[in-house]
Amino acid sequence: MPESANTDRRIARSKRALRTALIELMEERGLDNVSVNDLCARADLNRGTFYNHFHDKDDLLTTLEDEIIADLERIQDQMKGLTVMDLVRYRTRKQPLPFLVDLFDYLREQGDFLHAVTGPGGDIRFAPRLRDSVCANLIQSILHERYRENPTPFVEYYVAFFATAYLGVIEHWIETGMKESSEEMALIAMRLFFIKPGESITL
Amino acid sequence: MPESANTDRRIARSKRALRTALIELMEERGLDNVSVNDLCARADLNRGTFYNHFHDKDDLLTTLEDEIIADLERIQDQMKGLTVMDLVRYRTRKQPLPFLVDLFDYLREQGDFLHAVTGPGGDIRFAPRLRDSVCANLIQSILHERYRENPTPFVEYYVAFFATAYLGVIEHWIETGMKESSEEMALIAMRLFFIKPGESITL
DNA sequence: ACCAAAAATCAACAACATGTTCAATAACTG
DNA sequence: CAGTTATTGAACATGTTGTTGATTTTTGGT
Repeated sequence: MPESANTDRRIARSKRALRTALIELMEERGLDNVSVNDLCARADLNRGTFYNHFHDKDDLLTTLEDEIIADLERIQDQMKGLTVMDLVRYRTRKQPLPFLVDLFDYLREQGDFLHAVTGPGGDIRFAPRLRDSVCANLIQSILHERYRENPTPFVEYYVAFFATAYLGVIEHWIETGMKESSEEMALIAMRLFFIKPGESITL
Repeated sequence: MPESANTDRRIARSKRALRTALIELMEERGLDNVSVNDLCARADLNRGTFYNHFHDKDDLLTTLEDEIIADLERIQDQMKGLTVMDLVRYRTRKQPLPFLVDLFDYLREQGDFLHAVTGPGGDIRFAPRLRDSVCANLIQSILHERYRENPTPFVEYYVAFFATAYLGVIEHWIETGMKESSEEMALIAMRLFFIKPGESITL
């Protein structure tokens, strides 16, 4: 399998049109005010064509989501073996972690879909997947070995706290139009790693 | 207005039935696989009765959400004037902040609705409202006066980071069945206030 | 206990969405 | 170019939506 199983141009064109139609309509009306009819009208496709490729609206949506999650898992692999000490080294030199730059680069690449799917007209199931995919691994590296084995109730909340925190950073970046560069975001993420709420910000 | 404008028992009963029907069906099928028909069947009401009180499914949902947010704003008022020093004082005595206990008490009171609305079959618009209502104020108190005035880009991400972090704690508590008591949760929330990711947990 | 007011019920309605099928047409691959 | 395959357009039964009108039941106040 050299490239995707869909070598036919017509299929790729239809799926691409449905992708952008879904994004546009999610932004305009919200996911559950979008019908298969609407999607096909916007994509300029016959309704039968939709059902040729997807079972229903949710099938289209989750297919797109699955692609993103799969890509992210692939990027995550770069992070295997990263230690807190590495992070400290990069941080003191004010160098962004390459892995984080790649991550934000990819998120920007998918910016239009991510903005729609995490926004108020989006899909509630996606953000937890994004969190678990991106942030859970990250926190696992952070977490001291001691606590990784036998999680006390508090450790669970500790993980939820920081995993969701980084999800919030990503979502805020997406929501506000991704103004910062990937390098800037990497540095922000690294900087937040060394801060606690109960002390004033060190600039 | 001594009590709610709906003094009529029939109205209260209908709305109560629709509330629980909505919660049940959100858990079972997810919000957008629930029709007004389903709601009325489950609530054992005529469909006309639904339209007597609500314009559509979303109207019912947002009405319930608005009530919760309004209640939370009221609880938040207790926090006005709380300083970081107060927090330190309570923390060293291992006493839970009364305001936080009240907050978690109220969240438990609404546990069934919150579990449904923040879960995978819920409403994507609710969590941000919960975050802004509960956590934003909290972070504003934390944030040093210096940064409250002229927010640099980093301060924005700093706020997003911690506000979303506390949202994650609340959501994890709700999702896992609210096993911890309100006092325990208050202590966990306070403890997280003095931790940063880049250091091992102090038990 | 009664009565007037108000809510719930039942039936019917047009407009639209759904998922499927079919024959006909168009576009693509090798 | 020829065979394959996707797209189109039309039709279908089924279900949802929001509204309306007439009828029955429940309620709150006197």
